[in-house]
Amino acid sequence: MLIKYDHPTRILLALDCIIFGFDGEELKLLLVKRNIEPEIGKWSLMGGFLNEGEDLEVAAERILYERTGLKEIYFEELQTFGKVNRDPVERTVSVCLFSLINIHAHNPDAAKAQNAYWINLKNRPNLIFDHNEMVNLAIERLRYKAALHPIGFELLPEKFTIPQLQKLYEAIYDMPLDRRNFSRKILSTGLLIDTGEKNENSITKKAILYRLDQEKYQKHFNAFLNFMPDVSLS
Amino acid sequence: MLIKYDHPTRILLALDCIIFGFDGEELKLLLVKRNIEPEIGKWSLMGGFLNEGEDLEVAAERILYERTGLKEIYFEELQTFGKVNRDPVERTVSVCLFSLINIHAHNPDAAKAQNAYWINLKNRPNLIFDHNEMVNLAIERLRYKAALHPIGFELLPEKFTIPQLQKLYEAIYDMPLDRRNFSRKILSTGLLIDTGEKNENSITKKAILYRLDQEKYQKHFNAFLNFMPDVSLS
DNA sequence: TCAAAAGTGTTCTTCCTACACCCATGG
DNA sequence: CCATGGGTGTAGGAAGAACACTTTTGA
Repeated sequence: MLIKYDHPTRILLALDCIIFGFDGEELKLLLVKRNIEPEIGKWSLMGGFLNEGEDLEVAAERILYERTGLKEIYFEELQTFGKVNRDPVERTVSVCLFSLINIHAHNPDAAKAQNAYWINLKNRPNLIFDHNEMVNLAIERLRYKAALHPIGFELLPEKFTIPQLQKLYEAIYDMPLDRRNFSRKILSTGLLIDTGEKNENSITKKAILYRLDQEKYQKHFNAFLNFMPDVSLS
Repeated sequence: MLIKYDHPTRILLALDCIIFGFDGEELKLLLVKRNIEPEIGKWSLMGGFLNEGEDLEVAAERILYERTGLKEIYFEELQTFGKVNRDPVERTVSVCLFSLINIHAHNPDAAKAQNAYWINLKNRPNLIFDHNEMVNLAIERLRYKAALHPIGFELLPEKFTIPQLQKLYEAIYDMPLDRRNFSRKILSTGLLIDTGEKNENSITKKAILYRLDQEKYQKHFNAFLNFMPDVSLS
């Protein structure tokens, strides 16, 4: 590459990750209490910079791996944020990632080493830069996608019960759902396989543990499944 | 800004625009036959670079305006493309825009001055770099969004008939639709206002000209309206 | 045996789909 | 008066919403 484009602006490119988890009761975000400048001591999303000679998508996978210790997790691009002064240190354009992980597969020691914590979505602290805006957009996206696509499973352990799944949806939309209709709707997708096991943790009646039919999941991912009744999204 | 981030990589940031139009029969793309290097003589999307001191969104609006002569047109971010060698001249990350315009509001002289042409989507030429990939993704997005949101109107003139709208949807999904059901579905949204006028161009019975209820359009934009029967997207 | 959670069935209503007839226009 | 395209109505079926009872379990 000898000749370059005759344009003066070259910019630092960051990737910021919105990482959702679900503990069985509440939606959570993996946030970091910064021990580096700028904004030391404040809360922010986890992120990193795009490297020389690194594909953007590879960088996304690398950073998510560095931050969670997990590979092959669900993520998609949320949006690219590029306000001039969004980062006071220098101009930085941030490709923002939207990611869902099984909170129990995540190593809590690795998180501590990075000063990262799972924070309840509902009482999250104020974040630096434009990270609040990113999180708000991510919540919107989560609500949007989960209503139409079987995306919620990404937040659950491999084996899960229908009541767990329902609690997840109730947390996402912050509304109660009818057990009977929810159960029927989910089962009618044919995406769940009865493992034959029961949830031994339960105090009362043990619920059936299901796992996802991976093949059908891939195939039907883009079908509109209408998981939610009457969702009209802000 | 005295101290910068201790990271070596600063990158050129491009914006590439996928601009859809509809001539009443076919979906079209605004493409440019390049008269500059690299890849002179080949077809590409229209684009530009992000400037120093310019917000990303402002750059998007600027470039769309430079390329179409139109302001306040519908656009959204499609995706950011960042493969290392996607541009042979130098590493360039491209924020790809997805835009819908009223083809008749577009100035054909301005287009010619830029060597730009409206090309039928179905027999579009091969494009440079990763632009084919961008277009394919944009078609997918168009089909996705138009099935759920009242986005199609952006491609039509201010006043339009229901048969025109139906032809648009048939072009987007490349499938015939039932006139009666389509009409009922569209009218039931309450988004159309009867202008009292009729389409004088028609040879036979003159169709009613409608216009969009802008207020309802804004308010209901994010409601899922289920415009399409049985759409399961790729 | 009781409380708490899980599983399942039915009815009503709504919405979607398939389909046919009539009207307006210009040649 | 006829061919072409536009407007509208209806009956049947599928899916969603509202709702209640039974089962399992451990205390």
